[in-house]
Amino acid sequence: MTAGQGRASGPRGDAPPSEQTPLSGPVRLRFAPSPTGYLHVGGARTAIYNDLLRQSLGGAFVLRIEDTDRVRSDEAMTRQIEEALRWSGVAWDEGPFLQSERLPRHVAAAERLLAADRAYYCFCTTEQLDPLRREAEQQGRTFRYPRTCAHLPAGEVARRRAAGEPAAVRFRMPDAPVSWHDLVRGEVEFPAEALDDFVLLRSDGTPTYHLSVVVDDVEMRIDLVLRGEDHVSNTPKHIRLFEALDASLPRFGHLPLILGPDKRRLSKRTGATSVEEFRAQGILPEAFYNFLALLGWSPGDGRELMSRDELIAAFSLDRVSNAAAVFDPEKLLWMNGQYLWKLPLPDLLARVKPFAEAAGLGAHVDTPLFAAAVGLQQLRARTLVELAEQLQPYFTSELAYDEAASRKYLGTAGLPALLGELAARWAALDEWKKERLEESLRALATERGVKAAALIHPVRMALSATTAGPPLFDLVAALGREETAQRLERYRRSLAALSAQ
RNA sequence: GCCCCCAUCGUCUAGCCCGGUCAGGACGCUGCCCUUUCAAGGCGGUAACACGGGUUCGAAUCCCGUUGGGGGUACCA
Repeated sequence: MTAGQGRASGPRGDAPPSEQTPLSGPVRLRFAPSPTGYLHVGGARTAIYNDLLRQSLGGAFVLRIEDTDRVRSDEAMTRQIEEALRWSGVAWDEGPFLQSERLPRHVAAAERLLAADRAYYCFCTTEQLDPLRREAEQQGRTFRYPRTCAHLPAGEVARRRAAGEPAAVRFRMPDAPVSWHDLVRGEVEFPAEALDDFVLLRSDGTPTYHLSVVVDDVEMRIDLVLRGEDHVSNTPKHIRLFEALDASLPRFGHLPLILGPDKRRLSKRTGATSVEEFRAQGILPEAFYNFLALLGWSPGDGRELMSRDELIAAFSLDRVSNAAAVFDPEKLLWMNGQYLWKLPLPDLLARVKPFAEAAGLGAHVDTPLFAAAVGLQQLRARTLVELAEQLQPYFTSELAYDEAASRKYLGTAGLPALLGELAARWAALDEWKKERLEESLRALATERGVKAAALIHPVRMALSATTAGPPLFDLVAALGREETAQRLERYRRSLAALSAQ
């Protein structure tokens, strides 16, 4: 390639010189997922970065569903995506627009290009092209469409079309390298040899992705395209199309991909990959947003726990990494815990509610015990699902005690009797308050010459069937007089039975 | 195969552009403290510049190569 970069035979001059100017607003940007099921974390992060930019620079965020070529554009899937975005905290200003509904405009654009001779009919079939492709590969060359139909006489084209011969429409790719200043990766250039006369309209008349995106971006006056790295190699095509359509070029930025723990492209095989799944796991949206914002970007000052507003204030594309990042679910869990622990109780109650209902605790959700239990377990759960699970013992008296632990407790002589005595004293308390409960238990321990802990642990087992949990007297206070008495009695019998064996 | 890109603790990363602090922070793992347990919290520890050549008084930082990884290579999006 000798042409030297820059200037070239591009019909309207070349891509603008690399603008080093920092991004300033307002911007019109878009997020354009294809409705292939659920919103992927990679897509979610792209949406979040667009959201961050839109919020910090002003302008508009356009949501467009790229549903061309979908067997049927499933409305449910579109709703799914909207819902996932809304949950994530991504705010869009316009849309969602369905690309499938804009097909006529795409076709019209192709016709304009045809009329301007920037595109041409191609009668070659896939069957004809495939062997050439393989041959090129074997010879170590990049395959390019040989332009068999690029210069057919107008008469022949008209005749063959009139005869009903199927024809695709191909873009006449200018024979020059394409370069642009990518907002995240800097100067990018593709040699002319790597560029092909790609298809605009399939032989069935439907537009391809490339045509649709560019036409839509033009008509929606998008001036900033921020998308995944998998689109880098499409960008030269798009740039040429913008030019051929006499449209001004948007700025482009390409985000590195998100990898799974196996360092390969994130897949369902290695864990959750969709926004839906994280939501169902009891991940908090603000933690999710925060975490994803930090996957491939950092403010540079060591901050990690950041609200959306803080992220908006600190975000800039030039600090986005250009290396792929591995998604670490462990760290997400940690971050989620950080958010969960700081939630005000009423807020947390509202959020666990659906999870508690799913866990079969629907009947208790509005009780004082429920609120108390959530408060006691808050610091002990990292997700809403964990929290809901931990609530279970508060509402079931049919606890399954840990036998090994129980045997250990029996090392304290006369433990069943001691528990009986404790139950009696507690039952006689005038005030069911943790301070009174604790005094009473400690007094009993002192009188009988045992350590308080020798009583505390069995009581915890009696009340919650677990060896771990919130401070005991908080637990007793929350459970209430009646429930505590019943559980102590039940455990006392169970212990007595165990020691009799 | 070919084109493009990437490379700092196991992971996310700061530092790189403008060569010169024990290569800093976070997750994880781990020790201690706190404590009736478990968490949370506090104080420590563990662990990285992929490799090889240059350039330089001096390289994680600049250049070349190798290796490894990723993306693309469609009448998919």
